[in-house]
Amino acid sequence: MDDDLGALPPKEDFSGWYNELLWRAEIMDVRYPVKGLYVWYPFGFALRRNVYGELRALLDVDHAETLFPLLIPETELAKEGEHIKGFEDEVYWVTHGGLSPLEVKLALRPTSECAIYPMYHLWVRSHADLPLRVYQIVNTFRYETKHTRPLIRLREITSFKEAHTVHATWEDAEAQVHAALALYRQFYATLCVPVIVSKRPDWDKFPGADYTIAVDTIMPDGRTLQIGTVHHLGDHFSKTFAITYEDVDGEQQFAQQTCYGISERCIAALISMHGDEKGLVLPPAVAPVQVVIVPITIGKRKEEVLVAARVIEEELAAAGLRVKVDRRDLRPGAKYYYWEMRGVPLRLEVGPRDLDAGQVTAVTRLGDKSTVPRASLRFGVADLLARFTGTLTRRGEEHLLSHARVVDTMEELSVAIEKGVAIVPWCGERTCADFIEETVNASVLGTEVQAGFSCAGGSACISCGKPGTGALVGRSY
RNA sequence: GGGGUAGUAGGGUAGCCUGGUCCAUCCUAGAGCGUUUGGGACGCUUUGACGGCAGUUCGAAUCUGCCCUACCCCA
Repeated sequence: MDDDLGALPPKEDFSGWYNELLWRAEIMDVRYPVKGLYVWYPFGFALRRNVYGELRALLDVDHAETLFPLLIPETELAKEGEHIKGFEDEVYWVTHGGLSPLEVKLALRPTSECAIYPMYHLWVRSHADLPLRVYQIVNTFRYETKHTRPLIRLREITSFKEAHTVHATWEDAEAQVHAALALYRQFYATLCVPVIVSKRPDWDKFPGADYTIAVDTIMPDGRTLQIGTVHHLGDHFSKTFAITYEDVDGEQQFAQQTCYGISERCIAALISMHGDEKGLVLPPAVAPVQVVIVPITIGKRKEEVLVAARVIEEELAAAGLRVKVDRRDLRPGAKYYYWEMRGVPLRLEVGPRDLDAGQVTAVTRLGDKSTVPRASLRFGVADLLARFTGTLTRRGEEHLLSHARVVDTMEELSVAIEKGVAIVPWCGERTCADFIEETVNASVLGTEVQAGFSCAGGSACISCGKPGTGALVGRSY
C-alpha cells in the first residue's frame, strides 16, 4: 500500500535517522545490556575493517604497529598530575582478582600514555633510536556520564587508533604534528569526509600537552564532530617517565613527544556525511561490497542469466573488486532496497534483455543509471566507481561550505550558529571566549583554522574589539 | 549535573487507572511448503513477549520497592 514504508526517518531528524540507520544497515546493535557499550554487526565490522585498513596503510609507511596491555597500574597512571586530573572522573578500575582485593588497583586504559611511556623509558637509549613512531588500534574505556551514543560517545571505544612518537627536539616533534595532520587529511579524503583543522584553545587541550590540534567535521544537523586530534606533548611526559636519550655529544637529554588519535567516530562521520533516506552511501574505497550483481532470472532463461552473472563476478573479482552476486530467492526490487540500505556504490543488473544487447545495466547508489558494454565491463565499472567517489567528495565539500560562515558581529554569529559553524575574530582571551560562548550557546573550538574555504575575516575581536584572528565557533557533539 | 517520558515476541502497538476467558494485534520479523521474479510478490501452515530482582496476593503485564536500559528537554 504505502511505498514509503521502508524509508528511514528524514535526515533532518538526525537522531532518529542515525539510530535507525545503524541497525537497519547492520552497523551496530544497540541492544547490548550495558549502557554505552554496543555490538558491531558483521557488516559493520567489515566496514570497520576496510576503514581501518586504509588508516593502517597510511601509517605503516613510517610507523610500526604494536600492542600494549589494557590494564594500567594506579602507580603509573597517577604519575603525571595534569594528565590524571583530566581523566580521573571517568576511569574504570579493576579492584579485585577473584575475591581478593588488589594491592595496586588497575585502571582500564582511558588512553595509553601511561601504559606506553614506562616502556619508552626502557626502549629509548640514544639519539639513534629516534625518531620512534609506534601505533596501536585498541579499545579504551571512559565512564561517560553524559548521554552515550553509538560510535560517537561510548564507554568502550572499541577502535581507538593511537600513535605515540618520540623525537630528539621540540622542532622535530612539531614536524611530526604536521606530518600526522597531513596523514589524517589524506585518510579523510579517502572517506570523502571534509574536515576543518584548528588549534584548540589552551583550556581545551589534551591534559599534559603543549598544544592540541583537532580535526572536526560538520554533521548533517550543523553540529561539529571531533574526529581526530594531534598533540604536541613537549617534554611533559618524558620528564615524568624519564624518557631520555644520549645525544651526539654524550649528554642525556629529555625526549620530545607527540601523540595523535582517531576513533570509530570516523565511521560515524562517514555514515552521517553521505547517507540518505534510503540508507548508507559508502565510498568504494571502504564499501564492504563495492559492486552487487542482481540477476534478473525469468522463466526459461534463468540458468543462462545465472551463468552470465557468475562470469561477471569472477571477472570483476579478478580485477580486485569486492563483488557479490545476490542469488537469494527474492524479487529484484527487494534486493535493490536491501543493497541500497547497505550503501553499495554500484549495482549491476543482468537479465535476458542485457544478454541479448551485449550489455549490463548499471545503477549507482545515487541513482544514476547507464548501460555498460559487456566487452569492456571492467573499465566501465572502474570508471563509474571513480566518478562516484568524485561525486561524494564534491557533495561533502558543498555540505561543509553551506554550513560555514565567516562573520564579524555577534548578531551574524547567532544566526550562523543555528545552521553550522562560524569563523569570528577573537583576541585569544578566555573572558572573551566565555562571553561568546554564553551569548550564542556554542563553543570556541579553535584558532589557526584551516578548511576548504577562506577563513579571512575582520580583525577586531567580536567581544572586546581588540586585535584578533579567526576562531572557529560551533556547537559540538 | 537537573528534569521528564517510557520499557509488552526481531520491529511497532493495545491492554495497566479498575489484578482473574488475555488464545491480543499489526509488520519490509523468523521457520516450513508451494506458486513467483526488469523497483519492496502471493497463498497456506507455524514460531514467539510482558526489562530485571524482590514483595503484596488464592492469582501480577497490571499494585509496591529497588535496580537496569532507552529517548527527549534544560545547564
